[in-house]
Amino acid sequence: MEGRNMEFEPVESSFFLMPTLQLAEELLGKILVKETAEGTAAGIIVETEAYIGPGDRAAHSFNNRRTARTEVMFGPAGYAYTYVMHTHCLVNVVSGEKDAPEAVLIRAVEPVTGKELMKKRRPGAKRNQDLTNGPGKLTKALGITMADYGHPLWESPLYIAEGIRPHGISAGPRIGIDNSGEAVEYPWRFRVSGNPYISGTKKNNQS
DNA sequence: CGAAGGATTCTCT
DNA sequence: GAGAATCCTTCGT
Repeated sequence: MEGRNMEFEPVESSFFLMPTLQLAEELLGKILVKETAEGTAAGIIVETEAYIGPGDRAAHSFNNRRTARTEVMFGPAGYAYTYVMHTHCLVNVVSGEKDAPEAVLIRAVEPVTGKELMKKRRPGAKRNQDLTNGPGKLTKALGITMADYGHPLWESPLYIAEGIRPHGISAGPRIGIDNSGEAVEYPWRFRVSGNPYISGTKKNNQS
C-alpha cells in the first residue's frame, strides 16, 4: 500500500451485491473502519459467519420472521445490522436482495489503526489479539454501538474499506448456536487461514 | 404487562 | 470447564 495516508478507501455500494456466502468470503481481508471523536479505529476482517434467514434456524430472521429488530435485514445489502446481546453489541453486514433477510456476522478483526484507542476501550485485554478476537469484543474496541444500526457501510463514519488479499481461507461450522438444530453443522463460518486474531475460546476449537 | 431467552464475555474453580 | 452477569427483544396471557 502507499502508506503515508492514514485514511481508508471505502468500497462501492455495489460491492455488497453478491450472494451472502460469497460476500462472507470476500469480506475477509477487507478493513472495517470506525471514525469517532476520539480517533479512527480499524481492523482487517479475519472471521465472518453467514446467516441466511429463510432456511437458517440460527438466524434471527429464520423463516422470514420480520420484527422491528430484524427490519434492516429485509432491506438492500450493505447496511449495518447491530444487535445487543447480553451486555455486548454485535455487528453484521446486511446481504442479499431486498426482502431477503440475510446477513454476515463479523466475528473477528485484526487491529491495524487505533490500537491505543482499542486498548483504552478494552482495559481487560492483556494481549493484542484479545482486543478484537470476538464479535462482542471488536465492536467495543472499534466503538460500534446501536447508534450505527442501519448505517450504510460505504460511508463515514463506519464503513468497509479495501484491504489485503488473504493468503488462504478456511470454512467450517459456526459458533455459539448449538441450540439451533441442524443449522449448527452448516459450514458458513469463514476465516483467514493461520491468522492469530480468531475467535473461538470455548468448544469448537478446531484447527 | 409479565416472563423467557439469546449470533457473548469474563471470572473463578 | 462451568456458571453468572445483564440488557433488550419477542411472545404469551
